[in-house]
Amino acid sequence: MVMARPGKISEAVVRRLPLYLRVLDELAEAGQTKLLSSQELGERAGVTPALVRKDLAWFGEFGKQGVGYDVHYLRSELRRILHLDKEIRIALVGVGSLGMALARYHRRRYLIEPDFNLHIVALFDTDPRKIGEVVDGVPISSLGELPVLVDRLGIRMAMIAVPAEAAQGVADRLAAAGVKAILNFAPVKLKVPPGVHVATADLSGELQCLAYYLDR
Amino acid sequence: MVMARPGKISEAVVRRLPLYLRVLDELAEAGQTKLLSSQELGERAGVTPALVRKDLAWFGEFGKQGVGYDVHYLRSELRRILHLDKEIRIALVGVGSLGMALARYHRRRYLIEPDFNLHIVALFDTDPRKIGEVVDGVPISSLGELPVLVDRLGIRMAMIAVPAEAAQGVADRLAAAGVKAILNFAPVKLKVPPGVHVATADLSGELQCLAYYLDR
DNA sequence: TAGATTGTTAATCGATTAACAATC
DNA sequence: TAGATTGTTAATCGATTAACAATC
Repeated sequence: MVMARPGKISEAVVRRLPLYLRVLDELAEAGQTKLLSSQELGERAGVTPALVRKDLAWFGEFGKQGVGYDVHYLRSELRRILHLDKEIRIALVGVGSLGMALARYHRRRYLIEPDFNLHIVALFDTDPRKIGEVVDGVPISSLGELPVLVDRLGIRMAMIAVPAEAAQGVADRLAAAGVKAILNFAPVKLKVPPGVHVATADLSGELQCLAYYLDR
Repeated sequence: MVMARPGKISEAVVRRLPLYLRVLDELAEAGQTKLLSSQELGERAGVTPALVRKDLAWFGEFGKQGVGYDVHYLRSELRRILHLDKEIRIALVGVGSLGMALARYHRRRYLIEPDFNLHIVALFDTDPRKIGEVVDGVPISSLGELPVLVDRLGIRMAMIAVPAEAAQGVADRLAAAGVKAILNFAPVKLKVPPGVHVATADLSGELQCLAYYLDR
């Protein structure tokens, strides 16, 4: 087995791995298919077969020539590569209607799907009326408790679902508390220290892009 | 003024336009800045100045050499290019907790911001208990009413916030009803007829990408 | 073995950056 | 005019595709 050379892998490649993983999840669930060619995987993921092979080759050799990829083996390797083979504990900051929806959705998946390892273990808000309230078994804490809870619960990832004005402040506190990856739903470009990764899910921005394609 | 040559413009370019627009919105709101260089716009949007100029040049000449871009003029031109200068009526299908959050968020922005032209005018769900319920002034309708309401209300865009299994069916019905742009929150790759644009907001996929960057 | 499909290298394509002439 | 900054062309960079030898 060829060793992976991480660090050099481009974001474009990483962004496709969850697509492949979803296809494998579905096939593993269905249980029919044992083997899968890059052709088939590509079709289902919406990617060319050559690109599938090239993407996977960055991380090792997972297929057999003339045969294809073993669904369960490739799935478990992708889960390992994405660090989804172990539980990842997540904090969610901002329990407004969006935050609440995100919390519920992910909590539910975590409880239902046996190996959905994204685990929201803490909720935070600044509204004193919300603090103490329990959502799907998780209490809402004040932001002051962030450092202690990140430490105690082993939180490594966070979602920010607060108003735009508050997002940078929250990001600062998350980074200070040691959170290494942030999914930001506020429409602002966050500045974070090196070593912290941010992805922005800019929902209104997506709508604005789509509007471009409307004629007139 | 040089005429735009639309159709050839890459998605990479279009995806940055909302970033520029947001910067211009903020500056216009603040009211301080009248003129802006590609340098400054780039910094605020997280893009190189050369790329800012190149992106804008696809659509025309909006700046003055030696001077820069007029904030209000460029803003209004970008709004026009993105078709955000006129109201865009949107249907939202699936009023679960995520759908509800999306509806509330966008309704509120539409009511508060004078020229936020993304207007959710109809909500749809299959749950008979929800049908008839009113969310922020918009009633929830049954999916059967989709064609009539799309037509009557002039709906051109839609958001899908239903469970993964139901998403393709909803997309088919939206396309059949004449909706031309779809923002899909379900973790599936939708197939749509030519002329219909789909963007996928795969929130769990984003988290999975982020997980890659966690060490160990 | 013959057929199939991988892993990988080389060719192509497209997007970003650098540079600069045009011009305000 | 001198200084600044655009719009645009050329150079670079990176990502995707095509092709094929390796091999199951």
